[in-house]
Amino acid sequence: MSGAKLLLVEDDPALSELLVYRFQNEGYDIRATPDGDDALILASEDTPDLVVLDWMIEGTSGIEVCRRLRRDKTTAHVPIIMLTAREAEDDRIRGLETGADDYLTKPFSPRELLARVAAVMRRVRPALAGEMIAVGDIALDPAAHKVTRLGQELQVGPTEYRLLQYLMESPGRVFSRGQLLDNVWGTSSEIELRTVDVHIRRLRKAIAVEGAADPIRTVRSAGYSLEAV
Amino acid sequence: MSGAKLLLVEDDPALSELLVYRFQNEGYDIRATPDGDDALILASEDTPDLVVLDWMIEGTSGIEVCRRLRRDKTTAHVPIIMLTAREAEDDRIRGLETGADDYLTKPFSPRELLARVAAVMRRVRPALAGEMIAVGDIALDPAAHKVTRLGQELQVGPTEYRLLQYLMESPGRVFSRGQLLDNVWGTSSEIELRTVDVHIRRLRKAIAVEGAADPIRTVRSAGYSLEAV
DNA sequence: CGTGAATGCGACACTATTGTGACAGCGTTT
DNA sequence: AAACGCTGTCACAATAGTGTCGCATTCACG
Repeated sequence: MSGAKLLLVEDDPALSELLVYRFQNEGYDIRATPDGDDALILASEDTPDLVVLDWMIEGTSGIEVCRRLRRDKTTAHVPIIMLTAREAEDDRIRGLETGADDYLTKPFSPRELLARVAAVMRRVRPALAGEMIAVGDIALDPAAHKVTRLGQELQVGPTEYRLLQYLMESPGRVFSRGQLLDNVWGTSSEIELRTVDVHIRRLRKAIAVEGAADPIRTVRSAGYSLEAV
Repeated sequence: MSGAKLLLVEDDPALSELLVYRFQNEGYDIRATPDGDDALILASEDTPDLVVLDWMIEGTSGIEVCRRLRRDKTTAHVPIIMLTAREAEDDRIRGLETGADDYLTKPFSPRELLARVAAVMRRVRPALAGEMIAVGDIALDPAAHKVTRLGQELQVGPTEYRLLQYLMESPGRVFSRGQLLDNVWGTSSEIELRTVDVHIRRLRKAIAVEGAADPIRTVRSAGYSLEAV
C-alpha cells in the first residue's frame, strides 16, 4: 500500500464502478459511496487525501458535503474535485465558492479525471503522487522508496521513512508529537508520545552524514520540524 | 507467437481482413470478430493486451462491449481504442466516458491505427511492443522469450518470466505485493500475498550467476524492486 | 546557580516481516 | 502409467523493526 487515499462520492453505479477500477489500477487506495451522509462518515473515520465529489448525489447534496468537509477540522484542508453536469455553470461557480479545488464537467473520460487528481495530488502531497521531494540536501524518491543526502544513499527504516516524508512535505513547519502520531502512525494509535522522540532520534541517526548539520529542529514543549540546511 | 495479443471488433469484412493482415505483418497476435457478444467471450477466454473496437457493430453495441470489458475484472485494465464514424461527436465523448483510452475517426489509414496501437502499447507495456529491454546486466528479449545475464542464457519459469519482465519495465521502482499480484498474476487473482515472496525467491535463484549481485531489492513493509546492478 | 520539566540516548523484550525448504495438486509429456 | 515441470501454501527459521523504560543531559526560568 503506497498510493494516496481517495474518497469517491458518485451515485451512478456504472460510473462509480468504472472509476474505482481505474484508480485502483493506478495504485490509488480508493473507496466509494453513492451517499453524501455516508461520505461524511467515511471521511471522518479515515481522512482521505483527496475527495472526488459528484454534485448531484443522494442524501446530503454535493455542495453541503463540500461545506461540511470544510467545516470539520480533520478534513478542512482535504482537496476536493467536483463533478458537475455539463451546462450547470451556476453549480460550478458555487462549487468553487464552497471550497472545491477543481471541477470537471460531465461527460469526461476517466483519463481526464485521473489527470486532474494527479495534478492536485502533485500540488498538495507531492510524495503521494510519486513525485520526488527535496528539502535542503535531502532528497526522497517515493517511487524507488529511497532517501539520499548529498548524493549518498541512506538506510532508513519504515517508520522513519514515513516520518521523514511527512516532515519533508511541510519543511520548516513544527509538528507536535500528537500530530505526528496521527499522521505518521495512523488514526487508531494508542502510543506513548515519547515514542515519537525515539523515532526522531533514530531518524536523526539515519540521515546523519559526514560534514552536514542536523536538519531536524527540536522546538521545546512544541514538537519537531525539518529545516532546509 | 511473440507480439502483443490484440482483439479486433469490426463488422466490415473488408476493413477487418485488411487490418488483420497488416497487424499480423507487424508481428502482432491478432484475432478478429464482427460480433460484440463474441468479442466479450473471446476476451474473457484469453485476455488480450489491447482491444480495437468499432462503435457500430452487430450484436451488443460498441459502448456496451466497452462497458462490460471494464466491468469484468480480468479485462478492466485492458486498453481500448475506439473506431467511430466521422461526425459522431457524441459517440466519441460517450466512448471516452465509458472508458476507452483512445479513439480514431473513420476513415483512417491502417498506418494511423498501427501508430496508435504502438503508442498505447509502449505506454502500457513496453516489452509487449516487442522491444528488448535491459536493466543492468540483465537482458530480456520478448520476441525470443529469452533472458540473458552477462551473455549467459538463463532458465526462467513462466511466472518468474512475467514477474521479471514487469519489474524490468520500471527499474528501481518499488512494487507492493498487491500491485505485483494485480499486474503479473492478473486482476482476478485471489492469491496469498506471501506467494509473491516465493516467486521472488525463485526468480532470484533463477537469475543468479557467478560473481553478480542480487539485483532484486527487498523494501521492508513496502515490496520489491529491480535495481540496475 | 538551583530546580523541575522536557528531551536525548542506550538497552531490551516483543512483534512483524521476510527468507527458505518442503509438499501436494495439476496438467503435460514420455 | 510414470515422470516431469510448474504452482500455490504452509510451517518454521532468520531478520529487522517497534514501543517502552530508566537514566543522563539539557533547557528555561526564577
